[in-house]
Amino acid sequence: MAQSDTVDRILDAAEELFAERGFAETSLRMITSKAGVNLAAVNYHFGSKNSLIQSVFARFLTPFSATLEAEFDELEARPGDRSPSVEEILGALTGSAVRMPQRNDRGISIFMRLLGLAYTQSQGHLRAFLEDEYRGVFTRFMGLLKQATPELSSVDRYWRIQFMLGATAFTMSSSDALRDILQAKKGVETPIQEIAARLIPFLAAGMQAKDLMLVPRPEASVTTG
Amino acid sequence: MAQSDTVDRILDAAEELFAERGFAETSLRMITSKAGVNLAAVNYHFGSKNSLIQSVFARFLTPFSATLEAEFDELEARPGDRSPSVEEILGALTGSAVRMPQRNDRGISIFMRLLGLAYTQSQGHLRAFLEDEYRGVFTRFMGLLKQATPELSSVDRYWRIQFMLGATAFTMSSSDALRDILQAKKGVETPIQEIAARLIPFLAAGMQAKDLMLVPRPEASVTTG
DNA sequence: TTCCGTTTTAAACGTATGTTTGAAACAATC
DNA sequence: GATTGTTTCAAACATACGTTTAAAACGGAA
Repeated sequence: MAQSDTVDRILDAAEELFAERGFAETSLRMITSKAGVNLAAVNYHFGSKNSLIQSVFARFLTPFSATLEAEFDELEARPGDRSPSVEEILGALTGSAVRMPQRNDRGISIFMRLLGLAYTQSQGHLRAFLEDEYRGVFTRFMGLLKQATPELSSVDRYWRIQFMLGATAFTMSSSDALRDILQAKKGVETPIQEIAARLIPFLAAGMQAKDLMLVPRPEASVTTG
Repeated sequence: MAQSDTVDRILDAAEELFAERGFAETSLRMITSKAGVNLAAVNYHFGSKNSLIQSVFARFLTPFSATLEAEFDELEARPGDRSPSVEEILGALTGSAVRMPQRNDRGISIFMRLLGLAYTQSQGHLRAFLEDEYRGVFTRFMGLLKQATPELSSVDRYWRIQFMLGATAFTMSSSDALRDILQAKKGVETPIQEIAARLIPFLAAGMQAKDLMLVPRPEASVTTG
């Protein structure tokens, strides 16, 4: 129990503090004091702060990406040769997150916020680590999306994937801040599943939007079907 | 020329460095050395680093919000009493950004990135400052969106606005990072107008998406609790 | 018990940060 | 040309950070 206890306490504390405050704004002293361990324990067990950050991600992402691969397997091995829709692909993501064995209920929310921060805070080492470690499943995700949106040019698809990632990462990484600004502070904790259920239709519709740039505008709303 | 020169040089350097590296990761020494002024000049002219950050935003946002108000006036005073569409409201935003008198071409891109960072980096003082200073035009924007999407519940609208802001802010704040990850490093500098032109249809479609939550799901997914 | 590798601890290290200081340089007014 | 208020400057300040150190505490094996 000796080592793993300290290591896990550090990971738990770091995970929570990083999600709340970001990476650069969270000091090792905050982490170790929240974890109730000695300051030097981080460098002893992890080597450096950067390596701790990566470990926090690896602890969640490794089982997650395994679950996601399985979910993709299911999608592709489906009866009938129809390829998965955008909604189904995105659903596999949230499904994996929900089906993951978690330490507690807040686990997913915390980690979603971390994922958002990973791409908005400039952490070169993290980006490199994530790319190296999880390139496979990411490439697969991109490939499925390409199949699901054959009508898009690759440039269009590139940008719309950016938009999707943005909406997702940003929403997950700044729920408190935006809640304040939008003055919708009803005090309710929206579960991550509900956010996902609201997010997926938004993303899928955006992903498949007709490009209106060259079309003269109709009066009130969109689409001629 | 004495004061305003130093002040502007500091603002220019700070704006650029903040956009590149974020707020916490940019030191006053980087700013002053890039600006070619003495370190103490920042505290002399602005009082503190936080106040410098706010000044960087104010220098752009004040004329921008004035332009935006005028654009909203135009939209509302249009012949016919039809209220503005989502696309038109979003178009007013990008239109204002483009029509703004700028110091140089990169001005908008830089500032978009800053706006993205403003809500992803946890800068409490900045958030408070922006809320105080630009509450009026933001409230107006929210009201127009409400008119344009009467079919949405206020909760739905709240979340979808989050998604929109997220896609926008995130895209603007992390173009380099995501470009790397998506391996689309074609070396082309996409002008901000083109990104906006791609973004608006995406956002508008998402904002007006039909909610699929009550539609029975196809086979592959989750278990009934 | 003794030994030995592992882990924890308190203290210090070197560095970087935002900020302050007091004198020098400057520009305009009398 | 002296005076005054503003701006610049080099230097220092206090603080916080990530990391290292060397000794102490621990725990199972001999």
